[in-house]
Amino acid sequence: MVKEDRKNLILAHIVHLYVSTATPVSSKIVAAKMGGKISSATIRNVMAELEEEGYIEQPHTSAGRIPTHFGYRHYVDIVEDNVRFEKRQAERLAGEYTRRIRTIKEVIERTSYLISRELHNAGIVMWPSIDDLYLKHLELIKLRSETVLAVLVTMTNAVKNHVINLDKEIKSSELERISNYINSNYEHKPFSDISSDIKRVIGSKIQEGNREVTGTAETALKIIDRIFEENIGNDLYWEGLDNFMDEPEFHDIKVTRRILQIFSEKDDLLKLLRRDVSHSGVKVYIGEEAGCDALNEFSLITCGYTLHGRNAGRLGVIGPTRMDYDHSIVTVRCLADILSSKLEEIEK
Amino acid sequence: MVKEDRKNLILAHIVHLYVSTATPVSSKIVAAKMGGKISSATIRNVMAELEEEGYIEQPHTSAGRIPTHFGYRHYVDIVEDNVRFEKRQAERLAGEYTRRIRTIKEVIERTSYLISRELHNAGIVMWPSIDDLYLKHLELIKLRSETVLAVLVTMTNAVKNHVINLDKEIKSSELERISNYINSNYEHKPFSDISSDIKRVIGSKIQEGNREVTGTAETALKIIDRIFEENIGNDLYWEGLDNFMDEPEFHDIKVTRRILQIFSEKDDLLKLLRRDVSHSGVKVYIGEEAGCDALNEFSLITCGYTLHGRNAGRLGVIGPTRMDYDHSIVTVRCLADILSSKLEEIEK
DNA sequence: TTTAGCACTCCAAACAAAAGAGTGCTAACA
DNA sequence: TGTTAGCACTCTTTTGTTTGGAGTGCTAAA
Repeated sequence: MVKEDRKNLILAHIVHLYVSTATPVSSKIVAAKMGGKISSATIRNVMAELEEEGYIEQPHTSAGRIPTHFGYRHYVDIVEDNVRFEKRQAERLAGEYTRRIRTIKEVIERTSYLISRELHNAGIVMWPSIDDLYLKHLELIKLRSETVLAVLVTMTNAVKNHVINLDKEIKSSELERISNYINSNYEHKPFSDISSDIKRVIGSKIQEGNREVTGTAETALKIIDRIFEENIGNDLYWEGLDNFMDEPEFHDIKVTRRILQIFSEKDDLLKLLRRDVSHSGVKVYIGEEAGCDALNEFSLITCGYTLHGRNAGRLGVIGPTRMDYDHSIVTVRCLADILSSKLEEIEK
Repeated sequence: MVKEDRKNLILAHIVHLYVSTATPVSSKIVAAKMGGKISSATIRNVMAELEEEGYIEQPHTSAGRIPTHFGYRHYVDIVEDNVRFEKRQAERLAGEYTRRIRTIKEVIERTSYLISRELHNAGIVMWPSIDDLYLKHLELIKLRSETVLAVLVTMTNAVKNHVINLDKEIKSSELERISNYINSNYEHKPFSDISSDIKRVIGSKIQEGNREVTGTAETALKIIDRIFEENIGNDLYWEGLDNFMDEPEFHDIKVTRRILQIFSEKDDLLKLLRRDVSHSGVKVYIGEEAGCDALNEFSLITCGYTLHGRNAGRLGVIGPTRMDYDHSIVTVRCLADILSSKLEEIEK
């Protein structure tokens, strides 16, 4: 067991050294990092084992070792739960939001910027899903006979438009009734209440045999549900594409090109994030683990944030697989917490 | 004069050859391109003059010549007005818009995509300024005591939101009066009519001494004007960042980084475009001509497009200074024309 | 004014040699 | 049995040298 511990420690050193220098790590340097208590020859023996097990590899004979993706994975598994931010650091980050930042959009943009600035990689933040937002006002405008424009204003004055196609004609007066009903009953209430409430109403009306009201309620339900659908994490902010360029892996143009492709097809990224919305903690995808071709040479670290106590979205960082996992995990987690509390604050 | 013509022809050949091969152009190759009627020694003499005049330069003695930015400028001045698309090509491009493309947003995205695909560089398209759009519906929603949300729907169902701060409190009923007035009087009319009309109304009401109506009209004017201001080309679409990577200049990471910066600060780019909105034809900015640090190693070619017969915005392409100016100018101009007509079609 | 001819310059590619980094293996040691 | 010093071996990196050739500028003749 003690032997396994030492092996892991050596792997950790290799990861750290490779992350900071970007050059293959030799047994000698690791020996030095271990405090000089063990000779480089012993380290070499252990390294041979680590290589055998697939955690590290040699670019060529007579070069040092570099971690494989599998090696990073193992490393992350070991440290993931043990990394913690110093309180001071967390407070420093929280202090980076000035008073003037008051809308959801501003908080998200700021957070995205902070991720990229702190980690020198690309920060991404999902827009919170609408069901956790509090309604201020809903306006319904008839565009064509079967098409409605819904303008949604939340308590924080975030505004979202939705063009909704219904499959039957609707009268302006009916739209007005719906929006009046929703505005007078659900102002200051969470958007997610509306759908379930209306369903209940329809249920009881049907019992009473009230046909006409049911029709309108059903249309309302359809509209609300469509707004819902289109809003489950349907937007993504990012920042700091150019921060990548510092890293030596980008001396290969192909890699740079790859990353640009990732961002020009943000849907794939969104899909990945959306898959984990229900999960609240940190998730680390190393290389091919993301199951997305474009990300093969990159790692993605994400963490869920909450609104009104429920998972509302995810935020994270994308960088080369050779990245500082400790710091990234800790920072992403910390900023997710901060984002959660800032959103709460804003939504009063 | 004939002598000048020959000089220009040689410059043109140097530009063409350099653009297509990315390697310094020798006197021998130019001689061959000229049809072998003139010897390379003569070409060399002319090239020496061209260098003297600052149009071309040598990376080092015993290398061929490459055009300077000034040389490109001279070249463009010569050819700019003489390049024309074959009709077939123009029709091919126009045919790239399918029936399904029906909103402004879709037309703009498609156009941006076509630019980048045709020219293997980044295509950019300004959103048309609002004054040329036809009004379908205006909704005014009170957010806070002095804050109004204006939701604007055009005939093409393009939707735009504007949060407007007034400097005095406004009543919901007053907002309703304003939006009712505008909707009933200006539906299907160009947005730009509204502002001037209201000014006229205010003028005559003041004559009559009608104080109360004047107050509301002034508020209306303020709202309309604010929507106006925020809409003069305040948005930019682009496409094809990764198309750059084909070019050999991007083997230098610094250049790549530069271009990412350009796009992360799109405001600079917008400012540049907005400056030329009143100009209708093609504009070519080579290197430092753009007066924008980030663009020093790039060229920008833009062309105005129209809506309802007036300049409404610009579109264009960004690429390395070593780019195919002929083809770019012609394509940008052609797509501006196509965009103009597609917009017209859509706006009925 | 044009051009052939030639000396000259400089880069790019090829090759060679040397230096260095790091390993794996062996044999000895605790 | 685990650890380590020592050493031969491998492969990369660096540096230097050479060579070929591409391209020029200049000169003198057509």
